[in-house]
Amino acid sequence: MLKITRKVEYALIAVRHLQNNRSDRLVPAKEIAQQYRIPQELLSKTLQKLSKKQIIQSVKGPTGGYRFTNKSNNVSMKKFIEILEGPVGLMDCYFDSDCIQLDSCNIRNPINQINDSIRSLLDNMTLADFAN
Amino acid sequence: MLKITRKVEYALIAVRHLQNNRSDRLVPAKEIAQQYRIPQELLSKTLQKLSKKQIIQSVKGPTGGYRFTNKSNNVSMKKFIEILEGPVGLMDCYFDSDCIQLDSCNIRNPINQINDSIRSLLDNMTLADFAN
DNA sequence: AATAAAGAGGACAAATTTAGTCGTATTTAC
DNA sequence: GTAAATACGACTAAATTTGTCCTCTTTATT
Repeated sequence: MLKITRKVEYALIAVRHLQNNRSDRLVPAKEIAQQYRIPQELLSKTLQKLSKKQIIQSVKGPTGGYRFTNKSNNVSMKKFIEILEGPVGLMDCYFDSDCIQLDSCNIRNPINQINDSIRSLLDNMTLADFAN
Repeated sequence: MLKITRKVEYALIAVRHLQNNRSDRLVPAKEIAQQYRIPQELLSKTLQKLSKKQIIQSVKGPTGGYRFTNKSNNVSMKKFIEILEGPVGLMDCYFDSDCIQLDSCNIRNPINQINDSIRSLLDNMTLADFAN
């Protein structure tokens, strides 16, 4: 409960690795997968998503790989997570509204308060904070 | 991701229902299940857990049921959730320490910071807050 | 005493979600 | 041309969550 998924975990490991890799060297997914014992295909796919959203840069071909771009330092944890997993919310009804409870639901408001707190917490933390 | 489980959701609905039920009337699980369209056995089992930990009071026999006790008003959301689902943590390594990464893990510290924030957020919110 | 309605709880089954694999295409340095 | 890398969709496996079933105990009522 309230767990982060592996996809996010792997992505964070990879991003932090890229951040620490001064010199803008291109790092292939394979290298990261081996170093941290992460299934390579899975890691690749999450990195592809990040690259598609321009959180990291990718270069194809041999000698290719990934690179963290400094302008992503102010990307929030919320955005990062949502790229990989979709909206962060304790209950689906925070976004969807097709719930059989409808108005008889007595916990929507209080839950949404907690939700907002967690979301703003994640929104106020950036990838730069994460690097420390 | 970061979702609350149904067990917790159902338990919160039930607790809030009991809180609003002034007069200390005993409310059977069946009644709550029907009113909010929750599978009865499932609701029963979560209420049993809460009763075992004395968050709510239970009385057996016909005319029996559950009752919210005012002294539980200052039970924190964290405790409540942990009774039903175990420890709140974004990653298992917050509690367990059998991770193949061991010291090569580069995200444990930053993740644990977020963890602590979320935990203290949930710890500072009580069932009384929830009633509003 | 018998019955019925409630909680208590274990074992199991179904459904959903998450994690991981495989295959193929594309790009590009050498 | 080959090999090493990204890109991406389809599929399978594993794990977790959700829900059901069955039996037992307690106790108010008749």
